[in-house]
Amino acid sequence: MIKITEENNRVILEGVKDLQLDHTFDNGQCFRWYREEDGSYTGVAFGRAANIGCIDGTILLNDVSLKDYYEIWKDYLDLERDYGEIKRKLSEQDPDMEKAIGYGHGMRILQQDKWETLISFILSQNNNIARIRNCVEGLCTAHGKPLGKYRGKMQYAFPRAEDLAKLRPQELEPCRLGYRANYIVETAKQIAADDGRTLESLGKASAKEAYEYLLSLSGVGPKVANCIMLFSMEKYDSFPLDVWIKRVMNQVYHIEEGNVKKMQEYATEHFGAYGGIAQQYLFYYAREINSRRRDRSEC
DNA sequence: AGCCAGGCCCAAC
DNA sequence: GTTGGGCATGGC
Repeated sequence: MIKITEENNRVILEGVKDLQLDHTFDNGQCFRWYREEDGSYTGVAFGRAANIGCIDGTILLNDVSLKDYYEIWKDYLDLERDYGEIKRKLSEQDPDMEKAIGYGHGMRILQQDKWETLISFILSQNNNIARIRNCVEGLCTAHGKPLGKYRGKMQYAFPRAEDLAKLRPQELEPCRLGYRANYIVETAKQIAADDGRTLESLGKASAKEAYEYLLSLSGVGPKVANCIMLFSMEKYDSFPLDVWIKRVMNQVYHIEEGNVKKMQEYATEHFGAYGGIAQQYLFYYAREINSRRRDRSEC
C-alpha cells in the first residue's frame, strides 16, 4: 500500500513499487518531461507543471496539491496497477522478454491526455525522438496557454484542438513540423468539429471501434493508432510496430522482416492482454542497448 | 556528410 | 488488397 502525505505544496508517496523515473519518462511514450541535474523530471501534463523526484524509494511530487494528486497524477502515473504481476506473467514467456523487463523494470505506462497523445504521435512518424520533443515543445510554446514561469522557464499547456483548427498549415512553419503540419491542422479540424467528444469517448469504446475512428484521422495509420490506444486509452493489448520493434520481432522471434500480420499474431498469442506493455519493455531495451547512454542508477 | 527516424498517403497495380 | 515512391526536417 502507498502511504500518502502532503507538506509544503508537495505530495510524498512511500511504498510505490515498480516505478523508476527514467524508465518511465525516457522510454519514448511521452515527450514533455525533462531530466534535471538531480535526476528528477520536470514537465507539464493536463495543464499542470510539476517536478517529480525520487529519493530512497520515496516519490516526491513537487508543487502538487493533494487534490491534484487524486485528480490527475495518481492515474497519470498509473499507480493503481500491479506491474509486479504483469512483469511476472510476461517474464514467463521467454528469456529475452525476461531480460528486457529486468532492464526496464521501473517502467509504467502513463495514462496521458488523448488529444495530446494523438497529436504527438502524428508528429512521431518518420521522425526521431529528440526531434519529436522539439516539435511538441515548439507547438506548445507557439500555441499553448501560458502557465507562468516554473523552475526558471516559461511553461505552456498543450494547445487546444480548436486553436490549431483555426490555423493554416503555413502558420505552423515556425514549429518546423515538416509535412506533418498538414495532418495536424486537418486532424485538429476533425477533432474540434465535435469538441473532442468522440475522441474522449474512445476510452470506453472497444479497441476495434477506437482503432477505426483513429484511422479515419489525417496522418494516423496503424502504428500511430496503436500508440494512442496504448498510451492514452488503457488498451494494453495494442501492439505498436515501429522500426525498432519490427527489428526485435525479426531478430529475437525470427519472424520475416515486414510480415506485420504475423508479428501482431505473435504478440496476441504470447503477450495477450499486456501486449502493449511487453512491446514497451522491448522498445526501451532495444533502444538502450543501441545507444550506450550514460548510466543512470537511481532508486 | 550522409543516414535515418516510434510511418502515412496516394497512385499504380 | 497490396506495394512502393515520396515526403520535410534535423539529430547523430
